[in-house]
Amino acid sequence: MDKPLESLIVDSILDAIADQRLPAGTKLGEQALSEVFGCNRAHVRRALSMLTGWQVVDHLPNRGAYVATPTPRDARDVFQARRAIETTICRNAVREATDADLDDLRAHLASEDAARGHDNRPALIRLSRGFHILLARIGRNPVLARYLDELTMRSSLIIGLYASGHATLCAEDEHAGIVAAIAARDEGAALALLDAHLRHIEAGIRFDDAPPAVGALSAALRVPR
Amino acid sequence: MDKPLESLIVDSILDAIADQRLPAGTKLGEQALSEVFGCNRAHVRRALSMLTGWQVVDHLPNRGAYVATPTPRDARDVFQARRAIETTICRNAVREATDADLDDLRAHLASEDAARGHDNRPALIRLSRGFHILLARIGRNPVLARYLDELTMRSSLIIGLYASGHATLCAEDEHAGIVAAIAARDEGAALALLDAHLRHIEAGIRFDDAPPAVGALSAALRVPR
DNA sequence: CTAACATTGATTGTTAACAATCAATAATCA
DNA sequence: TGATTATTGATTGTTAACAATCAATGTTAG
Repeated sequence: MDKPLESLIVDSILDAIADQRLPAGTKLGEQALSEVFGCNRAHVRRALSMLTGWQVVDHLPNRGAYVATPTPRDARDVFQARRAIETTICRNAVREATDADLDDLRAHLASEDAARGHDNRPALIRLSRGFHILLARIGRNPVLARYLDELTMRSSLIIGLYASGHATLCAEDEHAGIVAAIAARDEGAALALLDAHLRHIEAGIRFDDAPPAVGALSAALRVPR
Repeated sequence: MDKPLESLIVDSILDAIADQRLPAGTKLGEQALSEVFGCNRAHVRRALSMLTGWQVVDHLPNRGAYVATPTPRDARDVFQARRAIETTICRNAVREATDADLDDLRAHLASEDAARGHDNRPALIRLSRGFHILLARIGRNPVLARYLDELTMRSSLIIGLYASGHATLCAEDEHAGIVAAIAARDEGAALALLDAHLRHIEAGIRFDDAPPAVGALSAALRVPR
């Protein structure tokens, strides 16, 4: 058992960032968090210092912790890193995917379709990220999977900042093409489709509209007690 | 000014790991560290939780923090991740390197030669890692550079564990070839040489000899007060 | 009316004392 | 003798109180 107190706080905040419920720039006050999670301030403090390691929380001395606000520069670097890492992940997935993995992928596509059908945007955001996470799990390299976790989280912040209004956010069904290529063990096609997909996402961000919309904290964090 | 107290502890431990002064499995006791750094135990505690984010310190509840001991599986994944990331870094370096950068690279090669000439193994370990870090800086993608930082540190632990005795550790002058290719703006050659270099390092590790040699703490950490 | 300044409230940083847990030693019993 | 069980010392975990810092409000002079 790994004392799930700090981990709970960390995971809750990471989830909230990934789901775009916690926008960039939100202040993460120690007292506020300790009330939300019903715990000591020291725990919050430890959780926040762990979160700085995920590059999604900035810590300003004597001023507190804030959800990171990636710059356009950061956005470019993050997406380049994603292409570098997801290329290898995808190559692994083409090689390693079992029949059960392919079933998981197809089930995931079905969930995405359902969410799209119901115009369920929050679910679509979560599933859209989940597809890449699933791919990383199938690739069976936890080191790369961990980095992708982090990069998709930063992507959520970037998209929330610079592409909030765009409907083109949720990548049509480019995911389906990638799954088909993996099922066919066609590495070249899979890599090409994935690269195009990532570039498509990146092309959807607009740096002219940068609304530093800071959201409320307690509304975004649901304490899963 | 960013309160360099926790950062100092973190950096000192990271440096010690990178230089192979802190071997895998070493216990990082809170009291011991607070005495070494002459600070409060709470600071040590925060530093340790930051270090877990670097994947080089494992935290066992109620048992303390230990320098991570990568498994052979981890080793394979880490080196695959390095190839994925350094490939892109190298491509960037070929494109972005200025004349000043090339001078830095050549100066670095000279330092390596000097260290090799004096049989200065600690310096050679440090410089060997420094070459890849320098390449990452020239590539001008801080996101990738940060990941490479982490991966080279884990590589140090792996090499210390599984290739401690081998002299083949310090990559001859494969570095020189990479620098030449970058100077010639020959992307293909640079990528091929780098990939071969990384595979060569990985090939040098032997999983049969796994001595969990746990070292002393205070000897490895020098407090830079 | 504007700008500089002082006060105040809230938030973060620091420290020390106490409680809980674990590992190793010592003791007991078969 | 060998294994099991207490005991003990050390280490980690938790909490609360106090100090330092900052941002915002309100005040005063120019």
